[in-house]
Amino acid sequence: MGGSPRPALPAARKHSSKRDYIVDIFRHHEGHLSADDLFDLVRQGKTGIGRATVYRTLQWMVETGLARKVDFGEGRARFEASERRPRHFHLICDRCHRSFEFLSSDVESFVDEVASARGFAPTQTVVQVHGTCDECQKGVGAGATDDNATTAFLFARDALRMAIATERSGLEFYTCATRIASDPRGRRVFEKLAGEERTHLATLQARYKELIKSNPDLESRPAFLFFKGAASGLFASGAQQLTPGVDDEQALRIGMKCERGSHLFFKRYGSRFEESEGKRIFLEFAAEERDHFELLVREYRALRARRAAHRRRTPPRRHAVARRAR
Amino acid sequence: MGGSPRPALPAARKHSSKRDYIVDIFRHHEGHLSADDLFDLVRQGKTGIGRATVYRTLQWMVETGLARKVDFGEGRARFEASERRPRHFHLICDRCHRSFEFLSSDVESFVDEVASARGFAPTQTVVQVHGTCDECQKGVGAGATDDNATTAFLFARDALRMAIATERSGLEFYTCATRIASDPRGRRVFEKLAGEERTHLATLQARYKELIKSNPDLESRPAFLFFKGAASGLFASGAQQLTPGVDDEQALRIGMKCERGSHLFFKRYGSRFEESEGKRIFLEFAAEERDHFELLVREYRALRARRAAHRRRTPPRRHAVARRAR
DNA sequence: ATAGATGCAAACCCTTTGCACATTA
DNA sequence: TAATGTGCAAAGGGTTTGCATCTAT
Repeated sequence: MGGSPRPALPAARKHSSKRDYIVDIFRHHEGHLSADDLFDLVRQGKTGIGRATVYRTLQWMVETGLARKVDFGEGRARFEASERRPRHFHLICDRCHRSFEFLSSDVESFVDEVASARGFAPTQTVVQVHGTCDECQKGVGAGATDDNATTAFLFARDALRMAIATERSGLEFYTCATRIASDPRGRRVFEKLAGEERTHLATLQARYKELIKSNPDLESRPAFLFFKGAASGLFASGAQQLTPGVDDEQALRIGMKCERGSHLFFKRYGSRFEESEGKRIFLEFAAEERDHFELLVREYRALRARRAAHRRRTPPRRHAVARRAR
Repeated sequence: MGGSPRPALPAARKHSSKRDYIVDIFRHHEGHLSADDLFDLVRQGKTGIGRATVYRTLQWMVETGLARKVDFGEGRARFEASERRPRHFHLICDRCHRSFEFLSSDVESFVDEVASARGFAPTQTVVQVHGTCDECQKGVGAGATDDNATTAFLFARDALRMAIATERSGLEFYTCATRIASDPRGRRVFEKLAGEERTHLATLQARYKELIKSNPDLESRPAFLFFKGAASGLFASGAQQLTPGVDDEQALRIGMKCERGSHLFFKRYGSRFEESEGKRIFLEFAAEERDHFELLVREYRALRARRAAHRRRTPPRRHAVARRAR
């Protein structure tokens, strides 16, 4: 969040030092500023910038995507910087007027469903939960300002947590699969993957630790990302399916399904976020899961080939069992 | 939606014919009115009512729950009557400025989850999907006004559809259970329940037919209620669990789980709605499911008792199998 | 009689605009 | 210089408020 290497401001027809100045102030201020808040901030420094210019600049920032306009129903607009911060939803305390951000894949997928049922092309989704925040309920007057300053970090933290949980789940799955595998070659594959999961897990945990070290109070913060149908559940249910009767081929298939689901999940949501650490974590993890998936596919094919070869050496039988209809 | 028997207006400190008049106009107008829209309507009739009074009355209606204030980001508030209309969410076309209503249990349960994770006490949830509506995408300029006039009917329609789907699912479950039941007495229970489901199904379908008859274009309207995790899925998965190996006791248990889940679902969401036909459908259905549940419980207990009695007549064994730890 | 409701117009607040002037390409 | 950006103040729109005047209890 430091000096920010200015990612080439979207083209205005002409340059303007005043606009640059306003944008700079805005970009370095996390939280939800109203036009007047920003005007005040701008006035504190360089003088001679009019209110109208602030309004016009805000408008321009929204058009070019540098800012997002939010309306908390206060009768005036607020603006939030959009760089490096994923789109998100808000919990809004109507008593102390602070807001808390969160993000959810479930809501997004739900919105997709509703919109497509109506042939509606959504551009933006607003989710606001109004109510009373924890502190106001307890009567702790203090409150201070929005603590959304760390949203980018919270996002990274939760992305890592999800990746770690998924990795753990995967590790468990492969450990379990190793135990069940009957064929020594199959066992080796699962052992290898278990090993990989262990390595990745260690990497992710190190990364998590580092993040926490650089930002110690991060750990105690509440959740930002909510993914009810998160990918780690996939492996958990996959592991459940690994009952003693399952053979190597089936185990491979289950593993493939899990890795593929996990890959799709992380990729799909990762690609929706704004450029950020959290996004990177999602996409990197998605790539890893894809690699695992591909490895499993190769092994699966190899196993099938071996079996087919074996079958050729034994009395020929029906090649495939036709699935019962209905 | 007729003459409306006026459900005792929440007490204002003093009566006022003007306020009554404004409220009356508002209540009989479906859709989202701005203060000025309402002022115009009021002015059309009785003259001599000032804009301020309209504002004050709207404020009072919101306070007393007669109206809900909504903000579509137009820079002015809109108001919708809340009687007989469930809280709902909005799809908002930013091109033609119409809005479409929908409702979802998933969002509500999701919001509960997020809020409780933060110790936040929610009072109201705003979900707005902005974008372009079907017609505007196709370039059909017409559009007319909001067609939310029929929301109450759509709500009833979808409630009936859900109830019917659940009933069908239940019927399938009990038919399946009848086939599987080994004990003749158990079979009779399932047959009885299948019969009940058939009867209820017929009732519901008749009700649905009647609704459609009174409002023919209702059938072609898009969905209003979205319940991804709807209760009919319960019975479907219940039926899946009825594999040949399952005995009567297990089947009863599965049935109980389904009926109980279904009951809770319909009751939980039904109780959240405003007074309306749809709400009544939900709650009535919830009651039916509860009855089924209780019948199953009785049968289950009877079966257990019979088995215990039988066991007493045979060499005594361990009464319960201790569950493996972990 | 008295608290509460109303109309009117003025005040408020946030935001946009017109216009003369300053900057930038 | 020609096209844009800017400051100021004024206008705009939605909403609230002060105050004298009604009205219900």
